[in-house]
Amino acid sequence: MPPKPHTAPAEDPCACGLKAVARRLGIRERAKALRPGQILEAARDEFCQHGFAATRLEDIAKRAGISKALIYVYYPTKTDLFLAVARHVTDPIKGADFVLDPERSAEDQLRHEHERFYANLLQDEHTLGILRLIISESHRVPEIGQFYALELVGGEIESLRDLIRHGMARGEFAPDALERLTGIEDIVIAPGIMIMLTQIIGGGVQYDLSKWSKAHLDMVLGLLKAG
Amino acid sequence: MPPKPHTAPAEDPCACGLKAVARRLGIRERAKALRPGQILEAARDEFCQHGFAATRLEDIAKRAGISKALIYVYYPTKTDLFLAVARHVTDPIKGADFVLDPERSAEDQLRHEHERFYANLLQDEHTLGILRLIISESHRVPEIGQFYALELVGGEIESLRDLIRHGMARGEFAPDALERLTGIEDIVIAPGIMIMLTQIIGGGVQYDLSKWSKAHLDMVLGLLKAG
DNA sequence: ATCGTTTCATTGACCAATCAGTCAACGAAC
DNA sequence: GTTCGTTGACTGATTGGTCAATGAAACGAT
Repeated sequence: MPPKPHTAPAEDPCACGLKAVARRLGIRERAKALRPGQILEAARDEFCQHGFAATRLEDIAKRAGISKALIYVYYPTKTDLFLAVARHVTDPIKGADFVLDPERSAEDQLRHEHERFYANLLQDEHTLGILRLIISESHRVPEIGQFYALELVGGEIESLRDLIRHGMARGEFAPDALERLTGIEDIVIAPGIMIMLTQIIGGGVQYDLSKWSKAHLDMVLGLLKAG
Repeated sequence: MPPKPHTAPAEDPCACGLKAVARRLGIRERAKALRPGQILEAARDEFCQHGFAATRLEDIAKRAGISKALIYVYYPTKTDLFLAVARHVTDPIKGADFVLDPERSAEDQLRHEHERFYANLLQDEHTLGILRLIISESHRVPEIGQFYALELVGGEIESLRDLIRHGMARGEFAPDALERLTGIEDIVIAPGIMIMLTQIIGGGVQYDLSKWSKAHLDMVLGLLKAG
């Protein structure tokens, strides 16, 4: 009797990293447990490089070292796969939260976060590709745009506001820093966004990142300290 | 004898606006003279909305009110059409140069240009779509990225630098404004770039543009005037 | 351990739809 | 009658999505 096709599981979009769970399983289950992560990583790279429409499922499969048909066992359509990638990709960024240390000075923590941002920009090759993905496909998949506005930028703004309040309380920043300029929190992260955009677009002009980073930090501190 | 197909002209990417030339021509020539502009506009809208890969030539033709086959008389391939659109789209932006008036105060001209930028953001529905096009397709068509970096941003920077020098000479801005912060010219336009990006991505969060504009201007003037 | 049986993750081969690009023929303008 | 701008209908290639067949691993019995 020919085996009937199984109904695709398709849920459990991110079972990666749970290697401990697969430890005591047989070879087949172990391989299966790793598939979603494999597929998601390959799909992320392809989507980042080519965008949604120009990415071929066949290429994703090849990159993941499996067949195209196997993808459909885990993700019913290309769009579903794309959504799963969007979540997979943005989850770790969301996780990198900043937590305010009430003991340390505000300027110190600001400098530290600032450096972390620019260092990450240099070393993590995925960040820029992901941002391009967000920009290119956000109007096709509104969920992506929402994530960008609320989680990514919104979270950063929230942390920054806390930091500014902390600095004001400690007398490091001007006592009216927050009220003086409405929207200062957004304005202050703009150079970070812009340099990422510039890197994405390229255009042959190379910016000196360390110079840019310094100018950015000087601007922020200047605004916050100015009486 | 069946008429042999003409070799596609395909050059002359922008014959639009030359209605005077077509004035004394016959009906057929007049219609023909308008075709490239028609096609370019329709293609621009479709490409902006869907990106390169997801745009159908058939849809461009429908929007332009002609048949798909006619497009191929003017542009030999989809890629060629896309390149023509890229040039067509960026030409008028390049043209909107700022010229420094040595008589008027620097702050006055800065405020004026600042307002013009944000007003244009509100009224011109094309600007954002074009920026998305630039971001999405720049790594497919390097020419687009080069245009962004050199012409768009580069031109703006150049004007800004002149303006700052003017203000320094008149004693409006701090005498060391330009040297104090290396890269200040780039940093200063970042909020403008960021708000455009935010509008593109959407995400349901509505920014108050006038509030943003004010915060941006305050930041710039604060930096320039600060001793 | 070893053999036969069952399970099921995996895939090659296959549709059906889409779409860039082609071309012979049409018909309005000249 | 001739020109030529225009197009409907076509093709070939690509690709999202399907499915019956496979074969190795898991398993039970000996």
